[in-house]
Parts: sequence; C-alpha cells; structure tokens
Amino acid sequence: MCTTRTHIIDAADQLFYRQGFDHTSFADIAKTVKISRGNFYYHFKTKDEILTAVIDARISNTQKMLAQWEADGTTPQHRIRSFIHILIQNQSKIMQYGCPVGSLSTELAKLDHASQPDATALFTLFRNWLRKQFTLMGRTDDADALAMHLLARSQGVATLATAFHDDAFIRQEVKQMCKWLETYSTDTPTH
Amino acid sequence: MCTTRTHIIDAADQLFYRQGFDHTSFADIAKTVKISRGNFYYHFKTKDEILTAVIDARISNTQKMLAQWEADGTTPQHRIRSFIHILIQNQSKIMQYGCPVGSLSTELAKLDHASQPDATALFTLFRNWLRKQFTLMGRTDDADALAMHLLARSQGVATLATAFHDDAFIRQEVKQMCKWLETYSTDTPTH
DNA sequence: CTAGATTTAGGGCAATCGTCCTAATTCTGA
DNA sequence: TCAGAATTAGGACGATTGCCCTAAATCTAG
Repeated sequence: MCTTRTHIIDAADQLFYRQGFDHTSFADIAKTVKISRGNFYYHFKTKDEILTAVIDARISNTQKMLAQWEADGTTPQHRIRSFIHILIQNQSKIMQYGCPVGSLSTELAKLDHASQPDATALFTLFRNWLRKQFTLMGRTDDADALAMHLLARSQGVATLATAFHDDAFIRQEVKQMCKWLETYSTDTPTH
Repeated sequence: MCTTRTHIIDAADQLFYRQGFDHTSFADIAKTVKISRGNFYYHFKTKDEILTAVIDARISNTQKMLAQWEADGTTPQHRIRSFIHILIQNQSKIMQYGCPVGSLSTELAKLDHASQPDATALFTLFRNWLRKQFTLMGRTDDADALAMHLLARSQGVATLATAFHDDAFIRQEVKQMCKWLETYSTDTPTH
C-alpha cells in the first residue's frame, strides 16, 4: 500500500542524486511519477518533508546493505572489501553524479539546511560499520581513524572520478585500497 | 579600472563557494556588491558568463599560488607539503563549505553544465603541478597516479571534514599524508 | 448500495528566477 | 565646455518556484 508515496520518494531520491536537491522542483518529481502537483502536496506538505523521507529511505537501505555485507562476508577484511567495491559496482553513476552520500552532504552544508545532520548520519552508518570491522581485525585503538580514512579515500576517488570521468582511475585506487587493507590483516599484525 | 566588474567576480566567487552556483541569484550578488541588477546586467549578460569569469579568476589565482609554492619550496617534497597544508590553512572554511574546487565540479556535473570541463581544468592545474613535483622526485613512471592519489585524498578529507565538522580529523589526515609523502622521498627511494 | 474517508486533479497564489529595456548619471577627451 | 561614450539605476517581462485550496474521483466499511 501507499505505493504513490513510495514512488514519490524513489523518484525524488533519483532526482536529488542526479540533479541535486535544490535544483529539483516539485514539478520535476511530479512529472517523473506522473501525478499532479496537487496529489503531490497531499503526500508531502513541504520540500523539506520529501528530503527527510528520502534521507530516511537511504538510511534504511544502507542499513540493509550493511547487514547483508555483514552476513555474506566471512572475515572483516572480506566485508570491508565489499565496501570498497561499491566504487566499482556503481562506477558509471559515480562518474556522472558523484557519490550520493557525499554530494548530498556537501550540498546541504552549502544550503545551510536543517537536514544536514541527517545526511551526515548516513556517513555515520558507514563509519560505525567500518569501525566495527576494523575492531574485529584487532585494531581496537585506531579503528575509528581507519574507518574515517577509508571513508575519506573513497569519497575522494568518487569526486575525482566525476571530474575526470576516469574509470581506470577508480579501478586503480580500488586496487590500492584493497592492498592497503591487506596491510592491516590479522595474520600479519603490524604495519 | 573596471573595479565594479572585479567586485562582481569576487562576490560571485564567494557566494558560489558558500551557497553553490545554482542557489546563488543575480539579486544575491548585486546585493553583496551593492549595485543595481541593471548595472549587473551591463557587465554580465548571463549567469553562465559570471560563472566563466569566476572560474577564469580561480584558474588565474591558482596558477599564481602554484608558482609561489614553486618559488618558495626548495625541494619537491617541501612544495607538495604546501599543497597538503592548504587543508589546514583553509580548515574553517572547508569545514563549512567543503573544497571550492571539488564542490563546484560536483555541482556542475549534476547540473550537466557546459562549464564543467572548465571547472575540471582547475583540478588539472593541481594535477599537473603535483605530477611535476613527483617527477622531480624521480617518480617518472607513476607521477601522475601519485598526483591523482594525493588529490583524491585531500578531496576526501575535505568532504568528511565538512560532514562531521571535525578539525582534528583534518590535522590527523594531513599528518598521515605528509608521512606518506616521506615514504616517497628521494633519499629513501623505494616504498 | 451507500456514506465517509482517502486519494487525486488542477487551478491559483505571491515571490523569485534570469533576462531585457530605457532613461538617467558619470566619466572622458577634444 | 561640451558632445559622446561608459556606467548605473530601476522598472518590467514571462517563466518557474514552493505552497495552498477546492472539487472531483476512488476506495472502503457497514
């Protein structure tokens, strides 16, 4: 039930990602979902309400994805590799629109938008998950720093891949991150 | 001479950085410069014209900055450290608005804007300059890869610093990048 | 079948957008 | 000094923005 509401959120999610939140209008979303603006207003009173709904949906989807990685990966290294490889899995979209998490966060920062902390919460989801994996690898002291470091590197790769439209660069950096990850493997404890 | 035009470009530069290109209106800029919209139109016929002028100004300023680093730094390592340390030098602005180069590039990508290549040219300026430094360090084969890698890392740090408003994270990553740089020093050639 | 709630369509609001125009004002050179 | 160029001010344009309203259509319980 409530398929219309779901359709709106899905369409808004895509449009916010591809065109940015500010540059996406009510009319854009309504046209995509093929409903009237009036109907739209019935489901969402303000644009900020849609943004909140979209972020909530992204949080929910991210939690599911992380849980899946948690279930599928046999070792923390293997799980972290799942994270690193989303760069390759979504490479064509990333080269066009950047990282959905990072670009939204940056945009909301510029708009000085009230939902900016919610967008950051998406980052926190990844951060905590990665920290957990690094902790499992025995990196109790610097687990969070390592999580942030890996998060930053993937963000940077996404930004440059978008600017230069360079998929070879993505693959090269992914390989490098995986190599870096092996450096911290439990079998060979120190640096 | 032409101070008004320069004032407009400066104001637009700041506003594009703080609020984003799309979210900045003619009226915003005119209000900042304290001129009428009509006067504004005399200097710039379209919004895209201002964007081009702003990007050109940024390119010019960046070239000067790189030349200065080139002149001041006695070794390539020292010069690259100048690059890394802009993260600290501009840390308060970065924590608020992100990296001016990266955020504009990402925004223009989403807007599918014609000036996106011009924004990327800003990245290329840093890329080529860094590549040159790494080449001077004897890294002829992978100089460009190293340049892109460092560019990506600083971009990632900026993005996360904006999201989490964490200046300690910036300092920590800067220190790490400097350490990584020493790894490639000419005195101790290999990894 | 029907009354009431849910959902949809579409017009309309004031404000703002980028853009364009003309009429003043200021500056400049002969 | 004064004509002509350069610069400025400010009003107005059609389109679009987010938002609001009412009436019709659709669904759902009793």
